[in-house]
Order: sequence, then C-alpha cells, then structure tokens
Amino acid sequence: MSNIREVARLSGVSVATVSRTLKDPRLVSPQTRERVLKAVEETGYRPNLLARNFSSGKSYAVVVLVPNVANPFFSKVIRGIEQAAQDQGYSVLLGDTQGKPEREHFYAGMALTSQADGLIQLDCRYPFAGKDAALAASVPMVNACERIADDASYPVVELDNRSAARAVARHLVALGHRRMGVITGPAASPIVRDRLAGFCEVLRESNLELDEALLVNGEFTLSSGARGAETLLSAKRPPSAIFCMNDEMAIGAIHQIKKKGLSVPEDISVVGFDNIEFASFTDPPLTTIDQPAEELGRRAMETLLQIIAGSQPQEKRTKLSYELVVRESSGQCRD
Amino acid sequence: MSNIREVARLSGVSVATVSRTLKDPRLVSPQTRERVLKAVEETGYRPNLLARNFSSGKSYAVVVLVPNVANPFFSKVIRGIEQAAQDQGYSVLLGDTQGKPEREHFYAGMALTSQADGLIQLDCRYPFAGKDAALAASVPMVNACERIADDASYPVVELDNRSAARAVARHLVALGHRRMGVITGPAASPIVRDRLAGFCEVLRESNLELDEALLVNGEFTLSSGARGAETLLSAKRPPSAIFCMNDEMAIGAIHQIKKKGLSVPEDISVVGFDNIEFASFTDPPLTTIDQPAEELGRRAMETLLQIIAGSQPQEKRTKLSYELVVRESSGQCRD
DNA sequence: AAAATAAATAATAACGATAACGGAGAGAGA
DNA sequence: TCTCTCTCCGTTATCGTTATTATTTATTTT
Repeated sequence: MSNIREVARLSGVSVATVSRTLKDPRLVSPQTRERVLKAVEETGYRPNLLARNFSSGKSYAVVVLVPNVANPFFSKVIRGIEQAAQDQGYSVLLGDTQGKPEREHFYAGMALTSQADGLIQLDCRYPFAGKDAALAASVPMVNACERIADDASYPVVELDNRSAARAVARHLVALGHRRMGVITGPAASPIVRDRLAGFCEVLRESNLELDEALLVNGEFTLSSGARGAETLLSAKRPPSAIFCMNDEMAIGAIHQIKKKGLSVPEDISVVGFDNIEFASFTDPPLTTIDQPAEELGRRAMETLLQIIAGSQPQEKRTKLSYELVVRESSGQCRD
Repeated sequence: MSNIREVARLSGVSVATVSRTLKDPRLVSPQTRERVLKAVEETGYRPNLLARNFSSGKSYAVVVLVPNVANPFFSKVIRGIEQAAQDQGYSVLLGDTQGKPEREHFYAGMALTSQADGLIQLDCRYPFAGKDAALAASVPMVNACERIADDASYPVVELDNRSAARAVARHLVALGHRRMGVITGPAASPIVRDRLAGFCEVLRESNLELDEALLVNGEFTLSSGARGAETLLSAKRPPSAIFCMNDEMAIGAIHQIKKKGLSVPEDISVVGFDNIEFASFTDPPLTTIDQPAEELGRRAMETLLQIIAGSQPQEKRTKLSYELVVRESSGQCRD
C-alpha cells in the first residue's frame, strides 16, 4: 500500500502539499494539483485513515450497545443509526451485548481507549463499571429506546411509552374488555415500567384494575411470549385480552393461544408493541403500536454527533410519536 | 485522558517500561511492576488503542457487508461473526449495504484505508470497483452464505445449497406432489441458482418437471413472498406445493394463501429455508431447512482471521450441514 | 575481586498524516 | 527600487504507542 511519501516523491512535491491537495485543493496551484492527482491516480493512493484518525485524536466511530441484534426492532433502529452515521462520515461498531453486563463493559471500554468517540446504549444499564465509571463522565453517550435507570444525565431518544400504553388500554377498554392480562419485558426496564404505568392508569380511570395474577414477566422473545400466554390461560380466571410489550411476545402468545384451541380475537384479544414487519403477516394480523424504529436510531445518532462535536444537544429528552395500528388480533369482548 | 508519559512520570520510569509492564509483565522487576501498576490505577490509564493500532499498522477491525441487517437470518450470522471476533480481540464494523453497489464500495473501501483488516461479504457482488479493484487483490476477504459470481478466488463458507434443495424436493415428491412452484431469491445470486438446480434435479429424477410459469422471483422479503404466492395462485394451473427460498418469503406466502381462503397444507404445502425463530411460530409451523446461521458466521470470521494472520485458510470452501425440519406447513398432496 | 553474563531499564526511532511555521517568489503600491 | 502583501509550498514537530538498540545494574562465574 502506497503512502503519502511515495505520492510526494512521484509528483516531486512535499508530503504537506499532497496532504493539502487532498484536504483542500484550493490551497494548491492548479498545475501542482494536477501533478499530485496524477500521482495519486497512478499509485492508487488512499490516505491511511488509521493514521489520520490517530493524528486528529478521533476515531470517527461510535459503539452501539444492542441487547440482541437478532431482534427485528433493534435491527431497524441500527439501520437508522447507521444511515445517520454514514451521512456524517462515521462508522458504527456493533456491540451485541446479549444483555450481559461484562459484554457491555467490554464494548463501552472502547470509548475509553479512543476506539470510539461515543456510544449509543439501547439497553437500560449504565455500561461502565468500576474505575471506568469515573473516567466515563466525559464520554459522549445517548440512550435510545431505553433509559438508564436512575440516571437523567444522558440524553434519551424514546417514545412516549406511557401514552402509547394508554392508547392500547383505551383501545381494549373501548372494545369492552374488563379483565386484561399483561406480558411485560424485564422488570428492571424503565420503559416497561412506563408502559405498565400508562396501561394501569387507564384501567383505574375506567374503574378497572389489573389482577396481579394476570401480570407476567417476559423477555421480549417469541418463546417467553408463548410461556406468558400459557401462564395467563391457566389462571383461575383467564383474561379476555392480553397486552404484550413487544410484537415477538405477542406472536408467541397468539401461537400458544391457538395451540390451546382458542381463537384470536374471538376468545382472546392480543395487542403487541413495535410494529415489526412480521406483525402484519401473522394470523390474525397484529394490532400493535407503531414505533418509528429507524427514526429513533437516526435521531439518536444525530444527537450523539452533536455532543461529540461539542455542542449541547438540542433536546435532552426527545420523544417521538407512536401510532396505534388496529389490525385483527383485537376485537369486541365476548364475555 | 492520561497517556503513557504521565504514567511513566508518576511512577518514575520510562515510557518503555510502562509499555512492557502492560504488555508482558515478566519483563519488569516485581517492584517496578508494582509502582507502575499503582500509577496506572491512580490515573485510570487505558492505552490508546488508536495509537497502538496505528503503530502496529493494523486496525483489529473487520467490515461485514450485510445486504439487510433487519433480516433475522443475517442477524444470526452477524451474531456468530461478532462472537468469533470478540474472542480474538477484533471488532466488527457493520456495513448495511441495502444491496446497493455504491454502499458496498464505500464500506469495502475501509479495508483500503487501514480502517479494517479484512472483510466478510454476505452478498454475491464483488464489492470493489474501479481503481479499488486493483488494490483489493491483497485485501483479506471471505464470502459467507453467498458466493461472488464468477470468482472462485475467495474462501467461501456456505451450506450445501444444492443438496438442501434436493432434500426439500424429495420431501415434497414423497408427499405426492407433482406440480410445484418456486419462489426464488434475486436471479443473480449463485446460491439461488444452486438451490434451483438441486430442486430441479430431483424433479427430473422423478420424471417431473418445473413449469416455467410456476417459477417466480422474490427478494427474500415478506412482501415479495406474498406477491409471489399471489402470482402462483393465479396461474392457470396452480401448484400444490411451493418452495420458498427463505422463511420470510414462505411466511409471506402462507399469509397470502390463507387470505385467499385456502389452507396450508391442505390445499397447498409451503416449505421455507433458513429456519429463523419465527418459523416455528407461524400457523401452521413452517417446514424448512435449518441453516446453522451462527456457526456460518463464526466459521467465516475464523477463516478471515486465519488469512489476516497470514496463513492459508484450512479450507477454501467450507460447507456446513443443513437439516430438513418437517413441521406442519407441508402435507400429503390432495389432488 | 575481576570478568563474564544476565536482567532490567532508558533512550530513541519509527508508524503516516496533519498543522503550525516560515521562506521564496510574484505582483502591487510607494 | 524598496517594501508590503499574498500565494504557494517545504520543513518539521506532533499525536501515543511499540520495537529496537543502548546502557546501566545485578548476578554469576572464575
């Protein structure tokens, strides 16, 4: 691989001139410029960005901590992040944490060793630990989709989860449901709490209440949705509607309900959250909350880049709009 | 952020000694070691890896070109890649190409500017273009899942797609199907051709043939599967079984078939390919070919690392084993 | 105790690009 | 003609780390 010195030698100028030609051609006379560009062409020279980044002290890369890349919702968020990154000449280092703290520490550490200029956390844990935590104060970081519990110091790009869950509850109440089940996500997650709070608010407002026995923990996976539904169906008094906090669990739940010989929505209504592609291809198509996943990612990245650039982010807490998409998995209560 | 000089000053040794203490502690005396480590502790020093990489001329990163991160199959492959990468101290730069050549060029270019030490291509296009192509000869690259058309010079980690498709065909023939439809992937893809070849082989061996009218192009997406099924159903003589070259298209196809009032597998059998998580949660659960996605990724990364390390890869063409998973979307032909 | 050897540490030159600085030459104004 | 200004370009220090070479100190051998 040729370097700047070789190009300089070939075109008979100094390395500085080559550097200038490539970074700001106006600083170089047309004749020289041409000579240099010809040499660049001949050698196929491409500036060594590792060296450039080292020289500038920046990596032009950001780390994204994803609990699970295989989750279609996160995939879409990542796509948005990447697009915004590429637009500004940044690259994305993918950190699939699998929800494990030690993997989070590992990837977050990259921001402390100049391998990344900042990070986006899609989970709810503070990713630094031990001595790293002290040094991490100055690391640009933003939360997206989730929120770090007990820490309001980082910008967050999220949905108005509480309102969205309220919309789900209103929808179900309007359909006449009185006895509802919920399959949540991990209990530690702030957005899970937001959604639950919003959902329960509406129930209370309608003089209903959530039976503790109909509140099941899930893990945002297909199989945990199926398990959750199983639990709810075998309750003494099963619910007539189930709110699942993501679409995968909802799909798992529908699967399980049908397996038991019941039908959706005739016997039980099911509502999801996220509106992943698969949601419109289930049988019946899933009623769910549409999250603008790509935009969430894009906005998170833009916010992060603002911080990296040294400016205060325009808003500390970006809330994007959701939309209740009513399909066929929710219907009138038959009880 | 503190640097090695500061640690050296604080512990009263030279920078070289600090470097040695961290890279190979046996080279320094226990007392010195302790002094240095104490200074490291105090300052919270972490070596600047950007500088280290620059110094060593390697980035310890690889680029992965993915046609679509939101595809669950690729997500699993990526997870495998990442795991193998992390095991060996490498990081993964994600390049979501969206199948666009210019995005492939962009990301592939990172290997020419020392931003990456190699790349994994999950699509079937040669990712370098123009002058880059000449320089790219020495760039470590491996293909996974797909194969670059007309180029056998790069190692490939793939399934025995031909045999897998043969297994699908045998399964359908054994169920009595005589008239079959196929929803393929992009026509340019070598693996699509492999699968089609294998499928047709078995038909011929059974004295059947594939009606050209029942061969539809898809794009590996849910909606293209639905469109494909629509086309097949409105053929003059519709098929009694459809082979979809991935699960998403199969799920789209089932959706469309049911929408038309037909049932799977009673009226039409559907077989997919990949065995993504969703495949066991469809109604009916999908008969499909299980691809060891994570292992494909892991093996690809391991092969790439071998090449980066300078050794010839153990095998130029790694073929992993598949498994036909028979669920309920395929059944006896009723015609 | 002197010499030979081994161990530990210091000094310094890379790595490739950039930025700060300064010098040379051309053209303008006095 | 002299100076001033401006354009263009070369020289060199710099970034943080590691590898190489050189030097000092400690240990062993005679």
